[in-house]
Amino acid sequence: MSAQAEDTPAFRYTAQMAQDIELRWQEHWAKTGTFHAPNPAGDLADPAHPRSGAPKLFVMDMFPFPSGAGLHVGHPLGYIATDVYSRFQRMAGFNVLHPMGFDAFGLPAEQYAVQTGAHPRITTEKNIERYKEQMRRVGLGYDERRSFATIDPEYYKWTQWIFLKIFNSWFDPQAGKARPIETLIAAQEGTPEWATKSPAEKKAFVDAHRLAYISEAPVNWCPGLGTVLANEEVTADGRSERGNFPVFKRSLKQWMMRITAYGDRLLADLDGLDWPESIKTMQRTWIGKSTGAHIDFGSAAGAIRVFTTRPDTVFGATYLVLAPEHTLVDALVPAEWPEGTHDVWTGGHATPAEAVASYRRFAAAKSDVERQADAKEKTGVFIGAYATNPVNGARTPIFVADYVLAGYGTGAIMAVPAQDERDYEFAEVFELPIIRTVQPPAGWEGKAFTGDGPAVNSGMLDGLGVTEAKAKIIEWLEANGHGTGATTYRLRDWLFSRQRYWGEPFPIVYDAEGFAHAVPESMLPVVLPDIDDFSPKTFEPDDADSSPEPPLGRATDWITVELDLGNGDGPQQYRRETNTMPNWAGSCWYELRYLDPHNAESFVDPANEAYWMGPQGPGDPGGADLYVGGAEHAVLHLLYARFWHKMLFDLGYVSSSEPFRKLFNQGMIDAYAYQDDRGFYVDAHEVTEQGGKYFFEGQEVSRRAGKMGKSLKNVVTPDEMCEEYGADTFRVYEMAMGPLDVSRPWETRAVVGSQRFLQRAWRLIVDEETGALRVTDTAPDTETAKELHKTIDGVRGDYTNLRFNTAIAKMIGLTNHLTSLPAAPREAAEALVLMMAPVAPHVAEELWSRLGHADSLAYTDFPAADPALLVAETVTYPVQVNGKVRGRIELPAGTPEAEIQAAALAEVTGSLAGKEPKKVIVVKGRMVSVVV
RNA sequence: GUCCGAGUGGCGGAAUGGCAGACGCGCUAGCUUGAGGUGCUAGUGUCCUUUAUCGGACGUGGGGGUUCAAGUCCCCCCUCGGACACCA
Repeated sequence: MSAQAEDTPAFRYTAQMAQDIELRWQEHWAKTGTFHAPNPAGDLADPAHPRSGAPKLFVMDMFPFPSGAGLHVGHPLGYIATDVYSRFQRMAGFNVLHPMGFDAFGLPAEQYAVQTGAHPRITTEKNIERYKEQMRRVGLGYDERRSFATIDPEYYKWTQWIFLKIFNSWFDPQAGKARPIETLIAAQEGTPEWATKSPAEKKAFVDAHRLAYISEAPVNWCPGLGTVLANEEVTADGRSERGNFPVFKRSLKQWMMRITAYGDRLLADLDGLDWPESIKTMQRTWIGKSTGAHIDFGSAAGAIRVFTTRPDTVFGATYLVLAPEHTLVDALVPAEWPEGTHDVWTGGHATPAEAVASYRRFAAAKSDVERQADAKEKTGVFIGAYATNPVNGARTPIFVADYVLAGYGTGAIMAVPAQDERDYEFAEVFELPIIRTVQPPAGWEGKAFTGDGPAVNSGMLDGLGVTEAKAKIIEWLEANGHGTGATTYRLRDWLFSRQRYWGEPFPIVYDAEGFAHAVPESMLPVVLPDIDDFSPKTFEPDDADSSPEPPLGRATDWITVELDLGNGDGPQQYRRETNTMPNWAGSCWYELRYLDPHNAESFVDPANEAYWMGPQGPGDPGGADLYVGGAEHAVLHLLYARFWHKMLFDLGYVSSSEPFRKLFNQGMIDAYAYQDDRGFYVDAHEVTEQGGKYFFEGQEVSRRAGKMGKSLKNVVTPDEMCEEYGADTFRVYEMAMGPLDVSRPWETRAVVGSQRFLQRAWRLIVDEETGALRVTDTAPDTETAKELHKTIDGVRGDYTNLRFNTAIAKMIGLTNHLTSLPAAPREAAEALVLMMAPVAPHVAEELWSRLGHADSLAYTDFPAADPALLVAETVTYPVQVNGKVRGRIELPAGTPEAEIQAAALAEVTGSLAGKEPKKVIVVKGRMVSVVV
């Protein structure tokens, strides 16, 4: 374990040597600001910079939440990839912006603070420092001037500023975009209705149209934690992810964001993005656009409006289903069962009211999990009332059933069992009629038929295909006042407030009447007050009737303020909003702040935004050129950030209509974990392998793959890797493991392969014994030159397309070739060093300087392949007979096809065994195939 | 259940429809060392044949198909991973 053995050559590239080189170059990069990227405007403009005015490239990672445990080797995979890409593109001539920041508000920091009693800012800032050290040690070349954390008041000042812009805007359905709220007021003034409204009514009207608005909404209330939770913080069985406490649906007054107004654009604009198809699909599903119609069925309690995507099947609607919570149910329920009510419809209850009450209790008692598990068995009950089908006057029984959800569409459906599987199942249970309105193909033996076909039993629609029938019936419904074409979304407005301490305060105050007012921009930021007790008030975990009390509610000095809002009211007493923003808020716009991080006048200078993120041509939405991160943010963060960006775009603050032009999901690094025969995890570092079995302290243990983490005792840190192998080896290993988008297991013992590669490359250039240069100044021989240029060509392409694993394989191939020579030609060695620089920047810089170059290679041109050396002089043609290779011929590159064919046939005469070739296929430059 | 994605040596993984297994780990043998867990060289898909060469057959989850030619394209099935979960 001690230092190197005495016989290790003094100038071998060992871990110690790597350490020395790496720390030295990290210092150099930091001192000279190597990775500073010049802006077109503002304090970061630098016309003297070598890339000033060059084509730009904005490369970013999903910024981390800095946890107390620090980074393990799985975290930096994406960071290394963007760093390699950035370094490559910088050498290829681009002005590359590669920044890193920290997402630092949020529940984990608050929870940790609650446990330890330390202020979350203290622990969070300490964690950020630790992350920064680790990142620097791995050699990640960020423009450190542009780093920030979402908890910095200078940052969240602008988060609050953007919130105010959203608050002070409405969505103009005519224009299809957000506009300042004044335009709404201006449009209303002069209308007769407006004149009759009181000031309070006017205010309420305006407030109801804002893009950020307050409404009463059902939320996940967790008494055990004392806070509401986001959907993603609640497990499938309705408990909190942290602490495993029960979570209840509670209706509470909350801030909402009108993301539904953007549903259409968020959906349509996905087409223009260079994103993984799987992520686009997930967003499309989440938005869940359905087009169809609203149809009104007449009833004793007025029209029952249903939503359907199949208005063409309305003649086959044999019953209606309302969600148990539907507001019309109580008004519809009669005192007695109607004459002749089918027994299976009543659930055995004496009156409809009893049946409905009983069914509601049954449905409410079901957990989400049970509800899902029971999805196959349809339940429900007849409510004793009938509705009238508007197209044929048919008397249609009304049911309540939990397979219809209150929150989607109108909470009511027309059931068409012949064309809908769920309705069919329900109809079977309740013995309801099934009327085909689409003719299934001949021989159809299934139940519900959901495909296309001619309409039948449908009066005016008979004979039409589904699409035409839909159009015709919608026209009819609209003409006769029985319904309209309609589009619905699964997407809900975004619940935007949390009862937490550790988040951005809202820049909102309330007046004595309870109206919300924006805090003037000049008073931003509204700083989060330092309080002693920042823990939320918690309750008995199952106390569903308790109510959340935001921690800021206890900051009594802070809550009550006297302000002059500048609205003509003069100084008044106000009450501050005590909820805070969700932890997604800070990440909704951070990409923009990187562009102009110190700007005190604006969240980003339009000139800087246009340069780094503006559209690059017609049809281009603009945005960051590469955004790398995990797929777990597929919907939430990426949808929220797109939403905010579009609002900023509508209001004219940014020129790009999308925040991230290209998205790439990196895979995860799993790690093996080992369990003893009691099932306890043992320290993976201490496990040894023998003959395919694994042992810990002499006992056999079992191996399984899992996430890297404390509980599995299998954490490997970049710090360990840097110490044992060096940062360059670590980087090369992570990039060589496999394609970036694939998950793979970490294997420390395989890291040595990457170290050997760097050692061999080093040895090509530096004499291990003396430290002298070993390269020769003679020109490379033809074979070496060809090998070199083939490698350059391949490596360039691989780097450009994020195929780092194959780029490294090609460089190893070249290194191995050069190793076989008595001495490496300088020309080849220098090109190799430059090609290695993106993945192994420290050792490359060191070798570059030993090769006699005074400056960092960060801005040196990446080698370019000579096309003349890429073409082969001779081609080896494999000759196949009936698909099997039977011989090879070597021919000059330009040989005409006829000659190739002749040579090939001569080569395989033996295999032909005298048979006459039926067909000979010559693929020029590739192969010859003979068929007999 | 539905929708995506993926199945290639002992392992991670390479292969514009054109010589499957690049590169790396591991393993084997040798060199180096007083010794050795980070050095070097060579070999390494399986099976058959051969003193050795040479050679042959088989081989990309399974089964069909298209093609002169399939890991790659098409159809069916199996397994694993992910997402969604009665969305009318």
